[in-house]
Amino acid sequence: MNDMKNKINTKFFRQAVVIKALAHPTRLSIVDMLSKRNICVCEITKAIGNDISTVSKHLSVLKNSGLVDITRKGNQIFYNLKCPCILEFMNCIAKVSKTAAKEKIKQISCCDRKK
Amino acid sequence: MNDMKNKINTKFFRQAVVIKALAHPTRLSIVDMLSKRNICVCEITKAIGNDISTVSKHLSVLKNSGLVDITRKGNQIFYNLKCPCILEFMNCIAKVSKTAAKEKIKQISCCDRKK
DNA sequence: TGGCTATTTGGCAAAATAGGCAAATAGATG
DNA sequence: CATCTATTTGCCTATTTTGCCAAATAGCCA
Repeated sequence: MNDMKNKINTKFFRQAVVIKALAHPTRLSIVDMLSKRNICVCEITKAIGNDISTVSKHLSVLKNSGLVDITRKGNQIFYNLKCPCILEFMNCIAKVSKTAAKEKIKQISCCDRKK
Repeated sequence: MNDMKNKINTKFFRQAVVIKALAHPTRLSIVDMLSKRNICVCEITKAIGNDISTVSKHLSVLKNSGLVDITRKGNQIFYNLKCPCILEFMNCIAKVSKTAAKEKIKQISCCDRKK
Protein backbone atom coordinates (compact mmCIF):
# COMPACT_ATOMS: atom_id res chain seq x y z
CA MET A 1 0.00 0.00 0.00
CA ASN A 2 2.88 2.33 0.68
CA ASP A 3 3.98 1.02 -2.62
CA MET A 4 0.98 2.63 -4.18
CA LYS A 5 1.53 5.83 -2.25
CA ASN A 6 4.96 6.10 -3.82
CA LYS A 7 3.58 5.42 -7.24
CA ILE A 8 1.08 8.21 -6.75
CA ASN A 9 3.85 10.59 -5.96
CA THR A 10 5.58 9.98 -9.23
CA LYS A 11 3.82 8.87 -12.40
CA PHE A 12 0.25 9.63 -11.45
CA PHE A 13 1.20 12.84 -9.78
CA ARG A 14 2.97 14.11 -12.88
CA GLN A 15 0.14 13.05 -15.11
CA ALA A 16 -2.35 14.78 -12.86
CA VAL A 17 -0.48 18.04 -13.45
CA VAL A 18 -1.15 17.74 -17.17
CA ILE A 19 -4.77 16.76 -16.68
CA LYS A 20 -5.35 19.53 -14.17
CA ALA A 21 -4.15 21.96 -16.78
CA LEU A 22 -7.05 20.81 -18.94
CA ALA A 23 -9.55 20.74 -16.10
CA HIS A 24 -11.04 24.20 -16.45
CA PRO A 25 -13.68 25.42 -18.91
CA THR A 26 -11.65 28.47 -19.89
CA ARG A 27 -8.55 26.43 -20.55
CA LEU A 28 -10.51 23.88 -22.51
CA SER A 29 -11.86 26.68 -24.61
CA ILE A 30 -8.34 27.98 -25.16
CA VAL A 31 -7.13 24.53 -26.21
CA ASP A 32 -10.05 24.34 -28.59
CA MET A 33 -9.07 27.66 -30.19
CA LEU A 34 -5.43 26.64 -30.41
CA SER A 35 -6.40 23.43 -32.14
CA LYS A 36 -7.47 25.57 -35.08
CA ARG A 37 -4.51 27.92 -35.27
CA ASN A 38 -1.90 29.67 -33.17
CA ILE A 39 -3.28 32.75 -31.48
CA CYS A 40 -1.82 35.61 -29.48
CA VAL A 41 -2.79 36.43 -25.92
CA CYS A 42 -4.75 39.52 -26.81
CA GLU A 43 -6.93 37.64 -29.26
CA ILE A 44 -7.54 34.84 -26.80
CA THR A 45 -8.44 37.42 -24.18
CA LYS A 46 -10.97 39.02 -26.51
CA ALA A 47 -12.57 35.67 -27.17
CA ILE A 48 -12.68 34.62 -23.53
CA GLY A 49 -13.87 37.90 -22.05
CA ASN A 50 -11.97 37.74 -18.76
CA ASP A 51 -9.31 40.10 -17.54
CA ILE A 52 -6.09 39.70 -19.50
CA SER A 53 -4.17 38.84 -16.35
CA THR A 54 -6.59 35.99 -15.70
CA VAL A 55 -6.15 34.69 -19.22
CA SER A 56 -2.41 34.99 -18.92
CA LYS A 57 -2.46 32.86 -15.80
CA HIS A 58 -4.53 30.21 -17.53
CA LEU A 59 -2.03 30.22 -20.35
CA SER A 60 0.84 29.81 -17.97
CA VAL A 61 -0.85 26.79 -16.41
CA LEU A 62 -1.09 25.26 -19.87
CA LYS A 63 2.50 26.13 -20.63
CA ASN A 64 3.85 24.71 -17.38
CA SER A 65 2.04 21.46 -17.99
CA GLY A 66 3.85 21.10 -21.30
CA LEU A 67 0.68 21.20 -23.36
CA VAL A 68 1.46 24.42 -25.17
CA ASP A 69 4.42 26.41 -26.37
CA ILE A 70 4.98 30.02 -27.25
CA THR A 71 6.52 31.97 -30.08
CA ARG A 72 7.18 35.67 -29.98
CA LYS A 73 6.30 37.74 -33.01
CA GLY A 74 7.18 41.37 -32.50
CA ASN A 75 5.26 42.54 -29.54
CA GLN A 76 2.89 39.67 -29.37
CA ILE A 77 3.19 36.19 -27.94
CA PHE A 78 1.57 33.38 -29.85
CA TYR A 79 0.56 30.19 -28.12
CA ASN A 80 0.45 26.88 -29.91
CA LEU A 81 -0.62 23.35 -29.07
CA LYS A 82 2.38 21.13 -28.58
CA CYS A 83 0.70 17.77 -28.66
CA PRO A 84 -2.05 17.18 -31.22
CA CYS A 85 -2.95 13.89 -29.55
CA ILE A 86 -4.77 15.99 -27.01
CA LEU A 87 -7.53 16.42 -29.54
CA GLU A 88 -8.32 12.73 -29.67
CA PHE A 89 -8.43 12.76 -25.95
CA MET A 90 -10.89 15.59 -26.14
CA ASN A 91 -13.13 13.49 -28.36
CA CYS A 92 -13.19 10.82 -25.74
CA ILE A 93 -14.01 13.31 -23.00
CA ALA A 94 -16.74 14.79 -25.16
CA LYS A 95 -18.25 11.34 -25.54
CA VAL A 96 -18.22 10.68 -21.81
CA SER A 97 -19.64 14.08 -21.01
CA LYS A 98 -22.47 13.75 -23.55
CA THR A 99 -23.44 10.33 -22.25
CA ALA A 100 -23.31 11.57 -18.68
CA ALA A 101 -25.49 14.55 -19.55
CA LYS A 102 -28.09 12.35 -21.22
CA GLU A 103 -28.20 10.03 -18.25
CA LYS A 104 -28.64 12.90 -15.86
CA ILE A 105 -31.56 14.23 -17.89
CA LYS A 106 -33.12 10.78 -17.84
CA GLN A 107 -32.71 10.51 -14.07
CA ILE A 108 -34.24 13.91 -13.45
CA SER A 109 -37.13 13.89 -15.87
CA CYS A 110 -38.40 10.33 -15.71
CA CYS A 111 -39.02 9.71 -12.06
CA ASP A 112 -37.34 10.71 -8.85
CA ARG A 113 -36.32 7.31 -7.71
CA LYS A 114 -34.31 8.81 -4.89
CA LYS A 115 -36.55 9.77 -1.99
CA MET B 1 -17.09 37.45 -26.51
CA ASN B 2 -20.19 36.85 -24.46
CA ASP B 3 -20.76 34.25 -27.04
CA MET B 4 -17.72 32.47 -25.80
CA LYS B 5 -18.75 32.95 -22.18
CA ASN B 6 -21.97 31.09 -22.95
CA LYS B 7 -20.10 28.35 -24.70
CA ILE B 8 -17.91 27.96 -21.66
CA ASN B 9 -20.94 27.52 -19.49
CA THR B 10 -22.19 24.61 -21.48
CA LYS B 11 -19.96 22.32 -23.50
CA PHE B 12 -16.61 23.18 -21.98
CA PHE B 13 -18.04 23.34 -18.52
CA ARG B 14 -19.47 19.85 -18.78
CA GLN B 15 -16.28 18.49 -20.25
CA ALA B 16 -14.27 20.08 -17.48
CA VAL B 17 -16.31 18.08 -14.99
CA VAL B 18 -15.08 14.87 -16.62
CA ILE B 19 -11.51 16.04 -16.84
CA LYS B 20 -11.51 17.29 -13.26
CA ALA B 21 -12.56 13.83 -12.21
CA LEU B 22 -9.32 12.56 -13.71
CA ALA B 23 -7.20 15.39 -12.38
CA HIS B 24 -6.03 13.81 -9.15
CA PRO B 25 -3.24 11.29 -8.60
CA THR B 26 -5.40 9.04 -6.45
CA ARG B 27 -8.20 8.99 -8.99
CA LEU B 28 -5.76 8.34 -11.81
CA SER B 29 -4.42 5.44 -9.87
CA ILE B 30 -7.96 4.13 -9.36
CA VAL B 31 -8.69 4.42 -13.07
CA ASP B 32 -5.49 2.55 -13.76
CA MET B 33 -6.55 -0.29 -11.46
CA LEU B 34 -10.03 -0.40 -12.95
CA SER B 35 -8.55 -0.66 -16.41
CA LYS B 36 -7.31 -4.10 -15.43
CA ARG B 37 -10.45 -5.44 -13.76
CA ASN B 38 -13.45 -4.41 -11.72
CA ILE B 39 -12.60 -3.96 -8.07
CA CYS B 40 -14.58 -3.35 -4.90
CA VAL B 41 -14.15 -0.34 -2.66
CA CYS B 42 -12.40 -2.22 0.11
CA GLU B 43 -9.76 -3.56 -2.25
CA ILE B 44 -9.19 -0.15 -3.80
CA THR B 45 -8.90 1.30 -0.32
CA LYS B 46 -6.25 -1.25 0.60
CA ALA B 47 -4.25 -0.41 -2.49
CA ILE B 48 -4.50 3.36 -2.04
CA GLY B 49 -3.85 3.52 1.67
CA ASN B 50 -6.13 6.46 2.51
CA ASP B 51 -9.14 6.42 4.78
CA ILE B 52 -12.03 4.52 3.21
CA SER B 53 -14.22 7.60 3.35
CA THR B 54 -11.66 9.51 1.33
CA VAL B 55 -11.49 6.76 -1.26
CA SER B 56 -15.25 6.58 -1.37
CA LYS B 57 -15.40 10.28 -2.13
CA HIS B 58 -12.89 9.93 -4.93
CA LEU B 59 -15.01 7.13 -6.34
CA SER B 60 -18.10 9.25 -6.20
CA VAL B 61 -16.34 12.00 -8.13
CA LEU B 62 -15.51 9.45 -10.82
CA LYS B 63 -19.05 8.12 -10.80
CA ASN B 64 -20.66 11.54 -11.06
CA SER B 65 -18.49 12.41 -14.02
CA GLY B 66 -19.82 9.38 -15.85
CA LEU B 67 -16.43 7.70 -16.11
CA VAL B 68 -17.27 4.71 -13.96
CA ASP B 69 -20.24 2.61 -13.01
CA ILE B 70 -21.03 0.33 -10.12
CA THR B 71 -22.37 -3.17 -9.63
CA ARG B 72 -23.40 -4.57 -6.33
CA LYS B 73 -22.32 -8.11 -5.43
CA GLY B 74 -23.48 -9.20 -2.00
CA ASN B 75 -22.60 -6.34 0.22
CA GLN B 76 -19.68 -5.16 -1.80
CA ILE B 77 -19.78 -2.55 -4.49
CA PHE B 78 -17.64 -3.08 -7.56
CA TYR B 79 -16.57 -0.18 -9.68
CA ASN B 80 -15.92 -0.52 -13.37
CA LEU B 81 -14.60 1.73 -16.12
CA LYS B 82 -17.39 2.82 -18.39
CA CYS B 83 -15.38 4.22 -21.24
CA PRO B 84 -12.26 2.36 -22.36
CA CYS B 85 -11.30 5.25 -24.63
CA ILE B 86 -10.00 6.91 -21.49
CA LEU B 87 -7.02 4.60 -21.64
CA GLU B 88 -5.91 5.82 -25.04
CA PHE B 89 -6.22 9.27 -23.69
CA MET B 90 -4.00 8.36 -20.81
CA ASN B 91 -1.29 7.39 -23.26
CA CYS B 92 -1.36 10.86 -24.66
CA ILE B 93 -1.18 12.44 -21.23
CA ALA B 94 1.67 10.15 -20.31
CA LYS B 95 3.53 11.33 -23.39
CA VAL B 96 3.03 14.99 -22.56
CA SER B 97 3.98 14.50 -18.95
CA LYS B 98 7.15 12.60 -19.81
CA THR B 99 8.25 15.23 -22.29
CA ALA B 100 7.49 17.98 -19.82
CA ALA B 101 9.50 16.23 -17.12
CA LYS B 102 12.50 15.83 -19.42
CA GLU B 103 12.39 19.48 -20.39
CA LYS B 104 12.22 20.58 -16.81
CA ILE B 105 15.25 18.51 -15.94
CA LYS B 106 17.09 20.06 -18.85
CA GLN B 107 16.17 23.56 -17.73
CA ILE B 108 17.24 22.96 -14.19
CA SER B 109 20.43 20.98 -14.65
CA CYS B 110 22.03 22.53 -17.70
CA CYS B 111 22.13 26.21 -16.96
CA ASP B 112 19.89 28.64 -15.16
CA ARG B 113 19.02 30.80 -18.09
CA LYS B 114 16.57 32.73 -15.96
CA LYS B 115 18.35 35.23 -13.78
C1' DT C 1 16.51 57.10 -24.05
C1' DG C 2 11.42 57.41 -23.41
C1' DG C 3 7.07 56.20 -24.47
C1' DC C 4 4.05 52.53 -26.32
C1' DT C 5 1.76 48.09 -26.55
C1' DA C 6 1.52 43.31 -25.10
C1' DT C 7 2.10 40.26 -21.51
C1' DT C 8 3.33 38.53 -16.91
C1' DT C 9 3.59 38.79 -11.88
C1' DG C 10 2.28 39.83 -6.95
C1' DG C 11 -1.11 40.30 -3.63
C1' DC C 12 -5.46 39.45 -1.93
C1' DA C 13 -10.27 37.68 -1.16
C1' DA C 14 -13.65 34.28 -2.54
C1' DA C 15 -14.69 29.73 -3.94
C1' DA C 16 -13.64 24.91 -4.66
C1' DT C 17 -11.23 20.65 -3.29
C1' DA C 18 -9.11 17.17 -0.23
C1' DG C 19 -8.81 14.22 3.77
C1' DG C 20 -9.98 12.50 8.34
C1' DC C 21 -13.27 11.25 11.91
C1' DA C 22 -17.76 10.05 13.40
C1' DA C 23 -22.32 8.96 12.22
C1' DA C 24 -25.66 7.15 8.88
C1' DT C 25 -27.19 3.77 5.43
C1' DA C 26 -27.66 -0.62 2.77
C1' DG C 27 -27.70 -5.38 2.27
C1' DA C 28 -26.53 -9.92 4.26
C1' DT C 29 -27.33 -13.23 7.60
C1' DG C 30 -28.26 -15.43 12.01
C1' DC D 1 -35.51 -8.17 14.39
C1' DA D 2 -30.43 -7.58 15.77
C1' DT D 3 -26.15 -7.43 14.24
C1' DC D 4 -22.36 -7.45 11.08
C1' DT D 5 -19.75 -5.77 7.09
C1' DA D 6 -19.21 -2.60 3.29
C1' DT D 7 -19.91 1.83 1.81
C1' DT D 8 -21.50 6.63 1.88
C1' DT D 9 -22.46 11.12 4.01
C1' DG D 10 -21.86 15.20 7.13
C1' DC D 11 -18.90 18.17 9.27
C1' DC D 12 -14.73 20.47 9.92
C1' DT D 13 -10.12 22.23 8.77
C1' DA D 14 -6.29 22.82 5.68
C1' DT D 15 -4.84 23.59 1.08
C1' DT D 16 -5.38 24.87 -3.68
C1' DT D 17 -7.43 27.35 -7.36
C1' DT D 18 -9.67 31.48 -9.48
C1' DG D 19 -10.06 36.08 -10.79
C1' DC D 20 -9.39 40.88 -10.30
C1' DC D 21 -6.50 45.05 -9.66
C1' DA D 22 -2.22 47.28 -9.66
C1' DA D 23 2.50 47.08 -10.65
C1' DA D 24 6.38 45.10 -13.15
C1' DT D 25 8.60 43.36 -17.63
C1' DA D 26 9.66 42.82 -22.44
C1' DG D 27 10.36 44.08 -26.91
C1' DC D 28 9.20 47.85 -30.50
C1' DC D 29 9.90 52.25 -32.48
C1' DA D 30 10.45 57.38 -32.63
